[in-house]
Amino acid sequence: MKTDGAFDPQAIERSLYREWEEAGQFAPRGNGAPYCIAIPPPNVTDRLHLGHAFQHTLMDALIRYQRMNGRRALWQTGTDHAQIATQMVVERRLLAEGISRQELGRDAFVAKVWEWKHSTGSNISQQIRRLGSSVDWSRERFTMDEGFSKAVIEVFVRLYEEGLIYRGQRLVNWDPALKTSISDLEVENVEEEGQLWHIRYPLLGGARTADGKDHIVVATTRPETMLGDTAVAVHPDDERFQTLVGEAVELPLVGRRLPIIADDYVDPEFGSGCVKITPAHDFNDNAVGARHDLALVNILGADASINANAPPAYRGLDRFEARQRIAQDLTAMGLVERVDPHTMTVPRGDRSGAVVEPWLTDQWFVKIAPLAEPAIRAVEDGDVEFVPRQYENVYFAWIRGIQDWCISRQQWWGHRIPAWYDADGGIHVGRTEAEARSKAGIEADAPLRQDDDVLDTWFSSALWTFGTLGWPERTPALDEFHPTDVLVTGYDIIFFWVARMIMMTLKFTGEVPFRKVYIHGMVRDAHGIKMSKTKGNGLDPLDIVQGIDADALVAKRTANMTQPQMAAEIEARTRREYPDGIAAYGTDALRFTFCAMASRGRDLAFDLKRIEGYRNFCNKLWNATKFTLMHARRDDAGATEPSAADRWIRSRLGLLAAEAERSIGNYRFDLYAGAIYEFAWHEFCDWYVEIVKPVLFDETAPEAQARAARQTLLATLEALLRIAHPIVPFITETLWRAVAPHAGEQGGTIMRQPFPRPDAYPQDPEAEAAVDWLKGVVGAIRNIRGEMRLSPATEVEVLLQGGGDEAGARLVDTEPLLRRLAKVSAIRFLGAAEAPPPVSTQVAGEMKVMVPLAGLIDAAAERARLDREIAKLAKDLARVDGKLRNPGFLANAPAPVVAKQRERGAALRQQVDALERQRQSLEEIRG
RNA sequence: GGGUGUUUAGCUCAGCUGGGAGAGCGACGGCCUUACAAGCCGUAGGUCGCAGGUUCGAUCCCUGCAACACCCACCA
Repeated sequence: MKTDGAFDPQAIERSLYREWEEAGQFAPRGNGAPYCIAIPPPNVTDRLHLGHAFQHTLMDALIRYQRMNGRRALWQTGTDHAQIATQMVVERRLLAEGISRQELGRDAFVAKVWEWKHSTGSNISQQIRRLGSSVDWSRERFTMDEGFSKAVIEVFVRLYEEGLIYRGQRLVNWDPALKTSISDLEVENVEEEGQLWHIRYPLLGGARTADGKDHIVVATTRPETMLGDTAVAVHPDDERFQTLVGEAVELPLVGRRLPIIADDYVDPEFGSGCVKITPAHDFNDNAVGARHDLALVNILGADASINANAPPAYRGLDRFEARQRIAQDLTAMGLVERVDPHTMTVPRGDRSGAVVEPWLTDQWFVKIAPLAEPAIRAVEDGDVEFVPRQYENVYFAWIRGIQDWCISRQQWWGHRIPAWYDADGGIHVGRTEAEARSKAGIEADAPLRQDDDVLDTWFSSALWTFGTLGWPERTPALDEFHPTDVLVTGYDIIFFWVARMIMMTLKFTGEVPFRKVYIHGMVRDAHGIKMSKTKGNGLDPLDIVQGIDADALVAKRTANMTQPQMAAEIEARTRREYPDGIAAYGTDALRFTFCAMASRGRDLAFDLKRIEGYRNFCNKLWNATKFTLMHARRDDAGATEPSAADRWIRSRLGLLAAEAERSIGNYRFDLYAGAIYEFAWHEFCDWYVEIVKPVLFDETAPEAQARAARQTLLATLEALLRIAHPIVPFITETLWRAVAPHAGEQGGTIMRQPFPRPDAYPQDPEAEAAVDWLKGVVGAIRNIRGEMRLSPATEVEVLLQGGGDEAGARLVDTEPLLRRLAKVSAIRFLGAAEAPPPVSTQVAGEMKVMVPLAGLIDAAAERARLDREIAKLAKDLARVDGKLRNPGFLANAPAPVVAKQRERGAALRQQVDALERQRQSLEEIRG
């Protein structure tokens, strides 16, 4: 390490990572107990965002901690083929070159995707490296690599053989933009303003409504679907329509005869109380249709245009165009009673944004209830635990009402469904076409056609924990590392991924995929707003690590915009918020920030002010190390005479180690980071280093004392670096290599050093009391100085009074320290009865700390200061006294609590008395 | 419609089994004190969302309400 200048992350991070990776430091080693985390595989299309950086920081901290504890730690890494997302990206790129997927053809298109994957797929891996993530690259997997695909096919075939996968014609969510089915989870329900049309359907056969009308009125938000109506429904108990049940209406525009049926599904309070039933285009209507044996009339094509089952006038029209046309035609015919504005939830595809249609198609489904049941039990029984706990309720609520899962997608990129059709439409499922043939006894020359569809990407991700470890082979890695220890992921994919992993893994391995699920929040911008391209408030983690100037940042945020009109506003805001761009804070500072902000699964507002503070913290570590090394000596053997401060900092180090261990165990990364920050800055640097300076700089100090200080400095820093390493790996490695040889540690890497154990640093109450006393006195003097605006250059004289028996001895021990820490020229005790000269007073514990005023300050200011101080203390005292006068408190509160209040009351009273006497004497003097 | 979470200093958030309201950043005042101005010393600032209740005692437990956020759901 270079010992001049400030901490410069750029100078250390890249080369260290390369060195670790080349030395194979990330692979599991030794013979400790295994520990495993499976990475949530990023999509190959992804660029690293702050969410990844956050998640990886937490996982890396866990892995590094366990590795230091001697566990055989494996962080299994890899990427996901991200079926739809990837296909869309590549399609869009090809379209930009004027090539459509259709003209390319399936095989050529898939080849293009692979090509693209190979050329850019490692971007994300490089970015992960930049974060310091200690994943085992030698085991990197891809969900479409050969071995993993084998697992996918195996699972499909076995589920099919068990009857848990079936093919069926059902209403599914159809994305007309992508022309594929999608699962329930991939549909986002968005609230939008629409209209509710009240349409008259003429009654047939001379029937009349109760109030004599010759038509009934149905209410709908989607008039175009009337072309597929096959009934009209009312509630069975609705008296208005009792006589009409069993009668019929004529469907306007189409002329079809629709029966009027009675069904509980209808809400008599809503709309007109009459519902048109369209079994082919609405999930509810479909259920009603099934109950009443209604025909299904499908009026939409794959692109959601009106098809040939509709009257010629509307064929070929887009559904929204058809809606307008039909509304016009009905109005012209006098069949529209009225149109109301109406707020409704519109289903949209999460990838395309298109309005999704319930559409009747042949699809593959997983019969999920039998898989869900053990997955529910696993969480109920605590075999899988969610952290924080409340996410278990989210999980239960979803999985207990789970519906069959549509797993087929009408797309090209992905795992192709291992099913083949013979000339008669018979279905044959097998691991290979040959297996499918041989199982069914089909001749080699008989034509078989493989199903065109691919699997939902989450079908394969569900197998991630065991598929990456070699399943269906029974590999040593699978034996050793499965189940994994913890899954670290966001709440947004509990259903998509976490639940499905639990189901599939239990089914195929008989084990849970992980014992714990740590759910973290989402990273938002400094104001708590979700980051998005369109808002232009996104931050790239690499820009924070490496820095970026304002122009480049603006360019980045305004490039390839879907709403170019926003560009000017985004530019203005960006330049206002980042007039100088973003400084290169380095990976360690970013990681420390994430840990410090990771509390209890809450979303976090990412503010660069925070990272600046933690970059400064890294610099503090850097400088503390510089200081420590300045004083380090080779072969510093010999007698030592540790001071109270030496013993104190060791005692505090023990508390830090205990706090670190407890916090990591509870996944409280914020408390862990906070404890390190507090110890390193406010105990080690602010106090210990300052206390130790006199003995280190004093040539005449006893060698045994100086040596004790030098060694404690080194040993404490060395242990601190180990405790901090899981969060800030680069700087700690760099500093540790410089420090360790002096602390008797030889060579190697901090990655493989043991994490400090609390019991190696026992508590030392006596040393703690001594240093507390010192801190109290120094604090009192500094306070007087600050309040009285004394220049730090002027030395002051200090008088002490009271404070009990040990005070005298403590003064003897610490006088040189006091002189230095508080710039004191002389310090002495006053007898109990001795009246002080005019002074400024503070109370430290039971002792008065006084600085004579003469010529330094004015008495009026001191009186004002004392009044404030007295008021503050008196307020506390009044509250304590109130408690102590309360018989209920004395009778009911536990004895230790009462004793504590008494003690506190006495101390406060003493302090108030002392200050009041002081106030009085100042009054007499009059300044 | 159901559910969950949040509401604490100007901002972002801690506050673990009820018993003296904290941190970081920001603000204000003073300092280039030989590890560090990315620093040091000090100060100010809070009816702990509102209203009840339980308790000797409530930021913490219970009930209700409000605001915000998110999740789920088939009201055409």
